[in-house]
Amino acid sequence: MARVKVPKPVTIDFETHKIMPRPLYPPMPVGVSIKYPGKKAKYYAFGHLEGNNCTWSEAEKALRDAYDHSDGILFQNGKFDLDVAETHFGIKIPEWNKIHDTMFLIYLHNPHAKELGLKPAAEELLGMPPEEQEEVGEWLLSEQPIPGVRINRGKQGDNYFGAYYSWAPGDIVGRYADGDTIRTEKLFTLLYKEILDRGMGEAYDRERKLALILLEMERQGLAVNLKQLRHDVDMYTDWMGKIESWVIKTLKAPADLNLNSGQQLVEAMIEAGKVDESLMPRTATGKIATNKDALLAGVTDKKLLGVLNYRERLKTCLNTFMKPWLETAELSGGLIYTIWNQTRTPDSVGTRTGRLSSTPNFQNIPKEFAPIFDHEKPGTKLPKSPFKDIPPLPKVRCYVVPFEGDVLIDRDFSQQEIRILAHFDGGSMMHDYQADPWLDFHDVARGKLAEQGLFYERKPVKNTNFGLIYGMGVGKLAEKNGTTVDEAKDLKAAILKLYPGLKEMYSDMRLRMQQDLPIRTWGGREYYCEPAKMVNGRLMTFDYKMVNVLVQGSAADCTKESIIRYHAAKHKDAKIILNVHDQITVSVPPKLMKSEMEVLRKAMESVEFDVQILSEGSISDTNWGDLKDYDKKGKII
DNA sequence: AGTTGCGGCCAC
DNA sequence: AAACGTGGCCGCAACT
Repeated sequence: MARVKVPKPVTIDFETHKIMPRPLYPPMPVGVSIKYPGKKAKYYAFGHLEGNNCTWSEAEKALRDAYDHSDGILFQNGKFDLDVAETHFGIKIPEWNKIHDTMFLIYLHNPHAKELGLKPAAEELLGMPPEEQEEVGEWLLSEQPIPGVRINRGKQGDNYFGAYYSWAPGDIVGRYADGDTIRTEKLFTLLYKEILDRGMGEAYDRERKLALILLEMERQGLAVNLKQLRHDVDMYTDWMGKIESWVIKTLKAPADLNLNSGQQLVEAMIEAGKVDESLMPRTATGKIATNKDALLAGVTDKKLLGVLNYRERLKTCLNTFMKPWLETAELSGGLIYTIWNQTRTPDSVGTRTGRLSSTPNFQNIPKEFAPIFDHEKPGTKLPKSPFKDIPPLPKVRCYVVPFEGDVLIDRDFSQQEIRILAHFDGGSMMHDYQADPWLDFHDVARGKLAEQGLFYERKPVKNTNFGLIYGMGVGKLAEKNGTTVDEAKDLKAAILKLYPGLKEMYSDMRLRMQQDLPIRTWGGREYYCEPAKMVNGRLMTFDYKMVNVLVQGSAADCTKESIIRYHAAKHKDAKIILNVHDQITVSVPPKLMKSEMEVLRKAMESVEFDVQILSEGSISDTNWGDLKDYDKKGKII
C-alpha cells in the first residue's frame, strides 16, 4: 500500500453572533481561532464586548495569510466559515483542493455513528472531553449579560447559550475556540490517513467538491411565486377554518375540540356515533389509530371521512410547506434559502447513505393527490363534498418558479436504483440491461416469469423488486401485494431464481456481517454492518439492510458525481436550484434551454457503471409543478 | 419550560 | 426464519 502523505493545513474556526437564516446569514464574526501545524492555536478576538486582543484588520491579515498556506486550510464544516470569511472579510473561497473538512472525514469514518459532531468524535477517538464549552456556558448562565434575554441550558430554545458566545469575554471564548481548532487538527491528522488507507480518498474529494456547489446554491436561493403563494395561504387558511367549524357542528362537539389531536377526534366521533370503534386498528402503543387507513376502516359517515381526509392533507401542505415558505420568502422578496445537508451531520440531520437532504425539505413535496370528493372524479363512489365550492388541494410544487426571465430544465435518472442493483448483480440482470439499455426491468422480470407459467401483474413484481432493494421481508411484501405470506415468498424466490446474482449478493452480505467486512459503494465509501441488537428478546442482525445501503449509497454517489460534472460543464448563466434524490433541476435563460439540457444529460449519463446510466428530461417556462416531457427513452419529443 | 417520543403526513 | 430502506417536520402528549 502506498504511504499516505498527510497534508498539514492551517485550521480555522470562527465564533460569530447568533446565527440567523438568510438573508441575515452568515452572521458577523467576533473572533477566529487560527492554528498552524506544530504551533499553538491563537484566538483573534475583535468583536467581543470585552477581552478583545486585536483589531478587525489584524484578524483579516491573519486570515489572509492562513488562506495562502501551501497545504491549504482546514475546517469543521467549512461551508459556514468559508461563507463568513468571504461575506464579511471579502476573502475569496479557494479551489476545492485547498480546503479540508473534518466533518466529511468523521462521516466517512463511520456513517452509522450515533453522533457525528467534532466534540463527540474528539472524545471518542482522541479522548478529549469538551470542557472549554462548559466554561463559556457557565459564564453566560451566571452573568446573564443580555438585558431582556434569559440565557438557558436548553438545546433547541431561542435562548440556548450556544447562540450567545459573542457576549462572553474574548479570552474565555478563545479557550473554547482554540480547543475546537486543536480537536479539528488532531482529528484530521488521524482520520485523513485512515480514510485514504481505506481507499476513500476519492469519496472525500467528491464531498469537498460538492460542498462548494451546495454553498453556491444556498447563497443563490430559489424563486417562488410570492403573489400566488400569499393569496393561496390566505385562501386555504380560510378553508381550514370553515372545515373545522363544519366538523365540530357535524359531531355536535364543543367549540374547542382540537382536531389536531387524534385522541380528541376519535372520542368525539365515538360520542357522535360516526365511527365503529371495533373496526379501527391500534397503534404500536395500543391507542386507536387515526391515520388515513384507520379512518377508512372505522368511520361510518363517508362525507365526514372525506372532509377529514381533505383536512389532514391540506394541513400538511400548509404547515410543512406553504406557510414556512411564505414566511421566509417575505423576508427576501420571493426567495427561499435552502440549507443542504450533504452527509449525515453533527446536528443529526442529513442521510447516513449519503443522499442529500435539505431544510426546508424539498425531498417530500406532494406531487398529486388522489381525488377525495365525487365532483373531482364523477362516476366514482366517492362521497359528496358538503361545500359546493371547495378548491382542489394545492399543487405545492407550482409555487417554485424559475428565476426572472428563465425557464426550468429538469432531468431524472431512469430507474437509477434498479440499474445500480443490476451493476452489482453482475450477472443476468446486468446482461439484460447491457443488451437493451432502456428495458423496463419490472416488465422483463414479469415476462420471464410468464415463460415459466407464472403469471403476475406488473404491480406485485415491481413491489418485489423494490422490496429486494429495501430489504423488505415477506410479511410486508404480502401486505403490499395483498397476498398470503406464502405467495409473497414464492414470488420473491422466483425472482431471485431469475437473477442468481442477486441471491448471491444477499448471501455475500451475510458473510460480510459475520466476518466484519465492509461493503463498498460505487463512490468508494465503506460501510460495515450495523451491530446486532436485542429486539423483543431476540438478537436481531442487520445484514438484510446492506444491499439497501450499497444500492442507495451508490445512487447517492452517482447523483453527487453528476452534479459535480454538470457544474463543471454548465454555462455560467445556468443555475442548479434543486436536487431531489434522482432528479436535478436547473433554471436557465430560454436560449440556453436545449444546449443546457444536453450538457446536463451528458453529465448525468457519464457516470461509469457496468450498466449504462440513463436519464429523461422535462421543461417548464412556468413552474416546477408543471414540467412537460422533453425527452423520453432517449428520444426528444 | 424544555425535551423526547409518538403518530401523522409526504417524497424517492 | 425473519427483518421494507433513506429522510423532514408538524402537533400532541408525556416526561423531566
